[in-house]
Amino acid sequence: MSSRTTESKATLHDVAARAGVSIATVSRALNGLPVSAKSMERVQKAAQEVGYVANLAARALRSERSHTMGLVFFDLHSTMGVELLDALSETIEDAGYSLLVSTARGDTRRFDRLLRRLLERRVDALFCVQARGQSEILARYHAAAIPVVAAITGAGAFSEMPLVSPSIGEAADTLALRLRELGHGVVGLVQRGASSTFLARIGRALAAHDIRVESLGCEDGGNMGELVRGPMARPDAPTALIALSADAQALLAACDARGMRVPDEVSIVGVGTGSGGLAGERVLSHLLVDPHRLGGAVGMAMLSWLAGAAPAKRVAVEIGTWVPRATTGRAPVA
Amino acid sequence: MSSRTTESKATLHDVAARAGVSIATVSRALNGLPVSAKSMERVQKAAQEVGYVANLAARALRSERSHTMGLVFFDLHSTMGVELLDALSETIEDAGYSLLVSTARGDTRRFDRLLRRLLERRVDALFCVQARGQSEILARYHAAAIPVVAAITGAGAFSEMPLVSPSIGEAADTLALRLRELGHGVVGLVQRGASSTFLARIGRALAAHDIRVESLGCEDGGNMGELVRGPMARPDAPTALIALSADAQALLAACDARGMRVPDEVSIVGVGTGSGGLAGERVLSHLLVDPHRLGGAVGMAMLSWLAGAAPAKRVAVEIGTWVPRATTGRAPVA
DNA sequence: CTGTTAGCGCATTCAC
DNA sequence: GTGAATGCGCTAACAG
Repeated sequence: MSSRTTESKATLHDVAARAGVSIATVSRALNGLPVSAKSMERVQKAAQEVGYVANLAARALRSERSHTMGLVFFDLHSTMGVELLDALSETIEDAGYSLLVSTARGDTRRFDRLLRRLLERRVDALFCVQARGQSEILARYHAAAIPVVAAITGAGAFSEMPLVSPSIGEAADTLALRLRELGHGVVGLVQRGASSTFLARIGRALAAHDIRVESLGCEDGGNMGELVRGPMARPDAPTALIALSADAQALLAACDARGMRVPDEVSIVGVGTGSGGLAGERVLSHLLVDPHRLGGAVGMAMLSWLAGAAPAKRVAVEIGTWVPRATTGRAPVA
Repeated sequence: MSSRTTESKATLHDVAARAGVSIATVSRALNGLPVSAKSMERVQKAAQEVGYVANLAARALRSERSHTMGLVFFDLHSTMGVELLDALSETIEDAGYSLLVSTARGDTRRFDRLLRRLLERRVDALFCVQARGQSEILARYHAAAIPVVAAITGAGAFSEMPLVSPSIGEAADTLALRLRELGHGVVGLVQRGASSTFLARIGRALAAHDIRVESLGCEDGGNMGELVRGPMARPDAPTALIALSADAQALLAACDARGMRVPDEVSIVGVGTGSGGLAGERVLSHLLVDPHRLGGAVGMAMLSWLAGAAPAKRVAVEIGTWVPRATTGRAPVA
């Protein structure tokens, strides 16, 4: 049976028969290679009628290019994981690639297995997010001339790969500069539990601008109310506080409850993506982090690489933006 | 040239030559089909030496099974997106499948293009998260006998597909029961900005247990301090408050700052995944939501389907757990 | 148990 | 421009 009208799987052969041309002409027409206008038209019509759907597996086998890229997370739950995925997938899909995604869930052995799998799938390129471990499979990728780029972070063997990582350096500098201009000489960095890279970077920017940094680490379970009653009540207390969004939020609530006016008595700055669904972020001054940019940059880096342009060993992508709002103002005069 | 030692791409043929057996025997050995112990050993050794890496594109072409599944998000940023991805990928990878992931970013036309692409990739199965739209491509999947399941939500043409969705019904009932037992007759549901499905479900559970539900909707930017000073100061105020984690957190801070004792004067319950990095969650009573379970269930449903067991039209996966901690106690006597 | 053989669907070379 | 023919790497009959 060779003339099925809408059977599940039609091949180039079926389309060719229907269009009255050769299978080669169909292939050319469907791939944009030069064919006569007449052939083109008949092929497209036939393909439509027969319900032709290209078989990318066959195409990959023949052309030695899978038009597929692999994305492996050492741990999906890491910061910026989703955003990176979102932006990266958009970027490469628009270029005609599909993305095979997988997570090692923090397991090094699993990570290796995944890399192996992607090698079998003949991915055209590989992204590793926060990769670590001594993966000797990396050598296979090298041998097969499959480009590999590390994103966010790359340790062990992966530190040899081109790395595209996020940075909030510029925004942090801007923030420090503004706070300085507003007269803030002492700024508190409120940290809760695990320390944040972002806050650390901001701390350095502040110091570079001659602002004294006071680290206000809450104990686990400690709450913002204590902070406002304790350290902030001292005469030489910071005139501005910087904290991750959720904490800044709580801080604002605590100040409000204690009758401490913001920003008249103290300025508050949140740090984060602003996607937490916290309505208060519209009012909170923010160092806004947009991880989406990172994904785009990572994808672009790979596409240029495939186009022949070898990437830099280290690329920093600025993902921060300073967004002043109502919670920051001039420092109160002592 | 047929004897390359570690050249980038060795084929079954190379391994066969090296092992001194036929290509078919190599295929069998590598796929776990019955071969003599001696053959098995020689093949494995040869494969190792030659650096053989299976070509899944060829395998797929020949066997008509790609061992690949597609996962399409209507919008990746939706609730539980990552968790679902994480758990789903683990489940199906352990079964030997790889996952092609993509996002429509809320664009219906893009969504259709993605489905088309996955059809070309000959995925063995398809997952659609929060799919909507009239996608007539769905018919192609049906015609090709490719199983499709909707996750979380499915509208339009996708409402015809088997749906696996999350539920916190049992946990909500448990919560309501406990609050009742503790003597809470009036409970406040604190909602900020967009309304939460979870809170709505909890509200119904409370009502079903004869608890009066008071909806305390904060305006955008309104903060918890006002809530504590206002509605909560009334004589017939709720004796317990339920809010999404971040809000509950702020609520706790506000109460603390206003000298309102928890849980003596008011009980507080957070609702959420507990993955926000908010240290206070260790102390806050929670209706813990674990979207991870959803992904596992979705993957399992598909695997059983492929194994022959048609899935139910609608499957609800309980993802809630009641975790009592220090912020809930007996209702104060008036 | 093993080897031989025949395609899977497609891109591409080489004649015309 | 077009068609016939070749083979990408592999699995699945089919004989031995």
